[in-house]
Amino acid sequence: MEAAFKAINDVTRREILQFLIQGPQNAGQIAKQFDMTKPSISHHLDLLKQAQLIDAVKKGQFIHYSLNKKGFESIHQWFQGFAQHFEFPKPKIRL
Amino acid sequence: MEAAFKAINDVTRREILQFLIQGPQNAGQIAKQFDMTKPSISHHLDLLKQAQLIDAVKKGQFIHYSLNKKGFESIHQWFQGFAQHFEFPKPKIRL
DNA sequence: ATATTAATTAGATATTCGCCTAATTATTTA
DNA sequence: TAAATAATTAGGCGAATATCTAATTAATAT
Repeated sequence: MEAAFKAINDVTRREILQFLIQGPQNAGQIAKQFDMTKPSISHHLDLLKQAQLIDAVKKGQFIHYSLNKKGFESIHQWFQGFAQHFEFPKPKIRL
Repeated sequence: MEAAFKAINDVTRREILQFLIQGPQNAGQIAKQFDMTKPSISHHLDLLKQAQLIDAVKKGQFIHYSLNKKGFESIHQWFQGFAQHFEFPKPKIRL
């Protein structure tokens, strides 16, 4: 849980997560989205992986990254502890 | 939103939020819960306030702190963007 | 086999963070 | 008004963080 909070406390990492909503992407494709060197992105991916917010699977010389439910669950769980004390706007139903 | 993510990326601050679930407390009462100097707690309270995760109202020489829905909402909103891509366990109904 | 491409690891550096002690502000009480 | 109490602000310091360049590893293609 510690790791998840740490991971989302950075704009770039949050943007990487946003980007991955579109679906799995390899490290190069991710790096291209940002005005930042590949090593830096690589480091961010590592932290996101440690937090289990993303998964990494190697396919040849590429590594495909995708969102991992697990990390989000740990944040969600923490949040639930407070949600009971507030009323949050329910997401609109999509017809 | 930036401020909220930053604020919850610290154990002490998360514990302060937990403590405030019990209801409003003044700075001294909060500080007593932690093995840390008052100035340090004061600083944590400041960050939580900046993130609108807590409110502060002065009552005489005391300052009463309480949870503020606003900051939690900003986190919730961010989270919702991902919740639609995963299925999260619904909290058990309390009878 | 060699060169190319994808990605990470290593090492350096500037900035931010969390904590402390000391000093300050503001309020209440004697 | 002076002393005591509640809390913050100021300043300093070591640890953690984000970024970069250079070097390394691993896989593909010529």
